[in-house]
Amino acid sequence: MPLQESGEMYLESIYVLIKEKQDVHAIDVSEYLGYSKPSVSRAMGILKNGGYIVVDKDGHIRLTDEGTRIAESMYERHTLLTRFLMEMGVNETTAASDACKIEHVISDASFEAIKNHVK
Amino acid sequence: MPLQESGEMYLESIYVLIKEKQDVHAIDVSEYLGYSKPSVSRAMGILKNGGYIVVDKDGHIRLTDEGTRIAESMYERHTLLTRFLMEMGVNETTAASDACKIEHVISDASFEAIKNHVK
DNA sequence: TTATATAGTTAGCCTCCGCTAACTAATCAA
DNA sequence: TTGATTAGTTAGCGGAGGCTAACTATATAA
Repeated sequence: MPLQESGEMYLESIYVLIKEKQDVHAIDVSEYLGYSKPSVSRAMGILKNGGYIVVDKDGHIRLTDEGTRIAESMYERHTLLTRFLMEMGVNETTAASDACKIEHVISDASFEAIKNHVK
Repeated sequence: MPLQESGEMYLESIYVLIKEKQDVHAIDVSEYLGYSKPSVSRAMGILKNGGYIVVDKDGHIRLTDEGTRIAESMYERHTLLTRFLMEMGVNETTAASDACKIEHVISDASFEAIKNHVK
């Protein structure tokens, strides 16, 4: 089955964390998102089964190609939507928080349209 | 407790239906949203308990002041966000569908910013 | 070596919000 | 009058996705 909104969020978080420090573990995701360890543990299991991440014996999390594709897409949406809202005059905190919600529900068509506008 | 996203959706639907034909019943909401009667029945119970709607013995649904306030706010967001996306070049169907999701998650600040931009 | 801290998992609870099955109650047609 | 349609409710299922409690396993410090 397709990835849920929460799955996209987890992938994006892993992507951001990997950019910061390479060796990412479930505990890092847990702290980053403010979720409990069991919540993250289950989510990692789902992402593993879905072929979005690979976790080695040490708990080191890596994104597969498909996982990377989705994470990058979410990250691009996040940064661009944040920038767009800030250009509209919204403060950074609010812009980022709203972008984080919009990025999971907006269609490709609308995102591309906003992207063209921002450019 | 505060209203969930689905509650906002139900209120907005009731508001739209009342504008069309005044005498709105649960069955109209059911057909409008494509949800089963029991789903709507439960939702109406929650909205009644929360003081957002009043239902008379005939099943006629009316919005309270608070219900109207929220429904109007959602409706305004919906129409304005749809217009905004269409002005960006998005087709009407996609624009309306995306607006419907964004309207429930965007902050007042971001909405007002987009509103100023559209004007 | 033993005790503690850290990381991860398992089991199971809870809320939200769809759903179907099956009931009640009222209305309307044969 | 009886049978069918329509509207609404009740009971209960199921998935998504948070949570805590409690376990395991490892690594580090006394």
